[in-house]
Amino acid sequence: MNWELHPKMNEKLYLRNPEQSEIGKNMIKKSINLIRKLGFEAFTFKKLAEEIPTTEATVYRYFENKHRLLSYVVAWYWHWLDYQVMFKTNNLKSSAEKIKVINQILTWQMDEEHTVIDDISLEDLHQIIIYESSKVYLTKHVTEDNQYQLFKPYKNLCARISNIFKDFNPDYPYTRSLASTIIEMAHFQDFFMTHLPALTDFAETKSLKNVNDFLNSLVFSALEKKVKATSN
Amino acid sequence: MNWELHPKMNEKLYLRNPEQSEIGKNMIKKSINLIRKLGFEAFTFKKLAEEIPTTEATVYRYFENKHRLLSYVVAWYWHWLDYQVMFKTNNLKSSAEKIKVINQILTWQMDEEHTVIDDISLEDLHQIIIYESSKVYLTKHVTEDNQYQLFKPYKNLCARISNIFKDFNPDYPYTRSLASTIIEMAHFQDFFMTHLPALTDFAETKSLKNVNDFLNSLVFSALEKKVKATSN
DNA sequence: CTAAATTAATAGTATTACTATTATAAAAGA
DNA sequence: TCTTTTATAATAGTAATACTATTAATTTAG
Repeated sequence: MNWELHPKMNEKLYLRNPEQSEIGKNMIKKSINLIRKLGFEAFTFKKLAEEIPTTEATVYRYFENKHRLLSYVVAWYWHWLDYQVMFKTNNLKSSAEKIKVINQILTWQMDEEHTVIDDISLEDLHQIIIYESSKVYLTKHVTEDNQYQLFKPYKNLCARISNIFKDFNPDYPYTRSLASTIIEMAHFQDFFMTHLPALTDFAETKSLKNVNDFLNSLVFSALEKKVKATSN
Repeated sequence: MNWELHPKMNEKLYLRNPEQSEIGKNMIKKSINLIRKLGFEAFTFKKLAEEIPTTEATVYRYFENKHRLLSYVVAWYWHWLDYQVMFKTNNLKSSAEKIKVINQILTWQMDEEHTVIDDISLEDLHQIIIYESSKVYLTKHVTEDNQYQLFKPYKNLCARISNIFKDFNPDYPYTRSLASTIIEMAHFQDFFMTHLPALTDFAETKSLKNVNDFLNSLVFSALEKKVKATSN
């Protein structure tokens, strides 16, 4: 069973829907390659236009500015990740199992079935999320962007994980904050492990398996605290 | 007892030491006001020069670019915070008490003695940390910056907190990652609570007291997991 | 087959980030 | 004291970036 290839993206994210033209689809694909390669700060519409190839003005007809393009790409990822979580936890019986699968997905420990979907490199996209995703909301215009519902896919993912936590322990009062914590930490600990190992305990191995273990330990100890008998 | 007003800042952070001239000190002060007001993206050396007032070129004689200036300001904050943690946990007997004080400091729950130090608005600085601090390392030049030791104050703080965790439970294997997690989450949960409340459990009250409670719960449940009898 | 609408390219402008050079003021040495 | 060196800031730029108004070309519709 495959993913429905074209998630319905929020219309505020673009000026023209990039899914509806060849040049638009290529724009998304090349954006992901280029943001990954240059980093978001050095990424420009001019460089993107050269890659496609087209003109700068054409890119501006699709996206208001490069921040909106990043928001689009990041929203696409959260959409995909939410679907992954939904699909892969769907048939599991215990919430403990579901939580373990979530942490596996977040730390990229799944078998490499995907890698490329809809002509988009998921490896590159994952790296973009690690490096750039928080820049999408850490702005002076968060509130406005939030009113346009640009962060809906992230909220949906957070709510889905939160509900599974609630299943595991209905008395735990911080399920949403714990969900956003593990999502953010899956990416931050990955980044720290690679670039600032002193901020982690994974300096030697530099393996995402360790981040997975850390997240499991964090979540289960938090959720099991006041509950006497639960699975692990 | 006051803080030694001039922390020794890493020399790679500046071209000229802003502490050693009036115009330099004013530059730091006005930078903090302006970055807080405009956000880092809209902040420019030209606007800063107008505020000081001086010329753009003069600002460039002190800092290579605006990212370095942000790095300076953020490093100053970590320095200050590390000192706060050191000073306020120094005389405490139990590590449990120390941890509680750390979470209070991180969530800005201390009595408002400080607010302004060395002519710098700590409130503004705290807000800059919340909005901008991760942008300091989320770049393509992290590794280079790290080689220059630009992140030392953050690492020091993380190491200090980590050691207190280790005191509390010598068997816990993730003290550093737990330390970086609570530092980051103190700021992220604050930001989420204010701007994206769906990602937290603090939508109604919007009080930092809740973030403090969440962090305490997270840390103590993690650290107490395998240890049978410890204080709370 | 023409008119309308869509789409992309051309050719700009304002702003930003940054620098080479010059001017001025302070300090040091004779 | 006076000159020379040094430190510091201002002037006046440039290259690149972000963005837009207008024109040209193509497609679609009646």
